[in-house]
Amino acid sequence: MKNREIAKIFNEIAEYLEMEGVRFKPYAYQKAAITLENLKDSIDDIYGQGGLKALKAIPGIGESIAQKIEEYLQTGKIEYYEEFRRKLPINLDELIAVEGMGPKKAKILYEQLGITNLAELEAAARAHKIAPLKGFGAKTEANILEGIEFLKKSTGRFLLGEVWPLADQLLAALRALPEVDRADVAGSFRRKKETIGDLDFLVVSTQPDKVMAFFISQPDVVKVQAHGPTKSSVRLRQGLDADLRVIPAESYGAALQYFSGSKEHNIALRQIAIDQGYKLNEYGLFDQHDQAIAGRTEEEIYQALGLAWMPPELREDRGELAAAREGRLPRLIDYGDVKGDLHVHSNWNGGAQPIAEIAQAALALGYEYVGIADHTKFLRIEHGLDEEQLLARNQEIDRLNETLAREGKQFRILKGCEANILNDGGIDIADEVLAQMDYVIAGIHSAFRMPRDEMLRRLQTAMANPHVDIISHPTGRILKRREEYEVAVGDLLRLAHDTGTILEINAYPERLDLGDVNIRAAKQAGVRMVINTDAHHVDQLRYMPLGIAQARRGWAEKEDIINVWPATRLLAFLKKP
DNA sequence: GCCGTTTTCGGCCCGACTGTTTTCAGTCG
Repeated sequence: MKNREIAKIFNEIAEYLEMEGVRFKPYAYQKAAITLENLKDSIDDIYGQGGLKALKAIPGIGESIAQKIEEYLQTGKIEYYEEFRRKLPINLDELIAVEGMGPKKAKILYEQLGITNLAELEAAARAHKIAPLKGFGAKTEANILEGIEFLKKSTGRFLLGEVWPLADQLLAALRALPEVDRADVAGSFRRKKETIGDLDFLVVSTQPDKVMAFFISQPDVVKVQAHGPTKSSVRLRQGLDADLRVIPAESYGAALQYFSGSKEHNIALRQIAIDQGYKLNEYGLFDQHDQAIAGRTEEEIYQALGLAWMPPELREDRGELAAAREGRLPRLIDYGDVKGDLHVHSNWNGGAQPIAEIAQAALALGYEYVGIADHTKFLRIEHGLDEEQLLARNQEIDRLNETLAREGKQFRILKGCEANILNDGGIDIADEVLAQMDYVIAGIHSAFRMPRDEMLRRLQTAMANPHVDIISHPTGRILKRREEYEVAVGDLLRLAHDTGTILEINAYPERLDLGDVNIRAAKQAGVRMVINTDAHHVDQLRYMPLGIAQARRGWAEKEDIINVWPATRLLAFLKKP
């Protein structure tokens, strides 16, 4: 798919234009990039079938951008972009990944200090060359170093949401081979960790050499790093490494268990084996005489050790082994359990689609309800709705629900909003309008850096509001980019519990907020949660499994998650002002 | 650079916050 490659170039063009202070064009390029990323069809196909005309028919793509797409498809590059790169040969991606760094600062630093990449930026900051520059200062310099440190902590890891489609695609290709009897992805991907270091594929095959040859010839493979009879290592175009191992069928379970980790879980499990006089390794479970006790499946290994098999999402050595021994493993929610998504943005507030289309997409996913939670007026960039617009939107939802009922559909669109928690904890929409919603989500979208006490008071006021049912992305973190805001999660959970407020598990790939550890804590504090995608486009409704995965990692059961309940129970559970 | 049953030209991307300023530029959502 060229869509993503072109989208990346358009995003960079937008940054370059931003640097030059050009108005409005950056926005056009960004929009085109988002459109491309969300396109269901390959841009190659669209162009192949309808040429320039078909490209221009895509919303957000006009004459000029269509031509640039054509140029890329025909020549592999875009001259307009190459020109920018010649003029400012800097690793823009890398530099603006540092929080607080944007295109303008990157430009000044290149022109004044010749900084082109992250390493040079760090060197300059450490040598205190940045602080004296006009428009910069000691604080900025320190912030840059802090941002770089944070980036470093997360280097080499990829978002689960980025990796998931790729892993599925490679796995499907392997499983489709007649020479492959069995194939799985192990590692942190199998455990559905929020970030993934690399992909570990395991296969059982009668013809390993054939499978190996197939693997290293995959279109996404850019470099073969190691290639042996039973193990190959490749670098994928997306930047991460993938390993393939061919395993004998009799030790497949042992290998799957071993390579799925986590390391901590495995260490604890091997200790349990030792305590019982066994030895556990990637080839199997063995007794003192090196006789294999188990190894063909994971189940028989765990069973031989007196443990129930457990889903990989639990294997972090966070108490799952004791629970497995005592028969009190949680009955995790499953990937098919969610009955509706309560955080979807419509084209009323800058989302991509009209509510009717969102409803159709939700129906296609097998949902029983979908909640439209448009932004409200404080968030102007997202075209947040004011009171009047919210009420008009509600009327549209009423009409659509009537139509759905007439058609005999057991499906309901719920009237929600994602209102803003102002600095003092107030909500940016009048109470009498909030009262007309089926539910109200409130979120913090400004002033993240408040001192802890102030932030707590702010949240307290918001959660005490009888109209506020759900807090969106409760900790405000952005994976690989921004830490949680200053709030003690324990306080947050206590407040949520005391006020009967539901906390969101935001499934958006960069958020996954609450994260697994906090989900577990919320469950233990008796706080209910809701898994939402925060979709701004119907295709993003597919982010749901990312949130479900984190909920599973947080030991969540059906009782904990309100949107695995039917609509009637869910609505009855909300606050009654 | 894109868009249009209010417009084929003139809107769109605003407001808060931070850090640098003495009136504002850059970044973020």
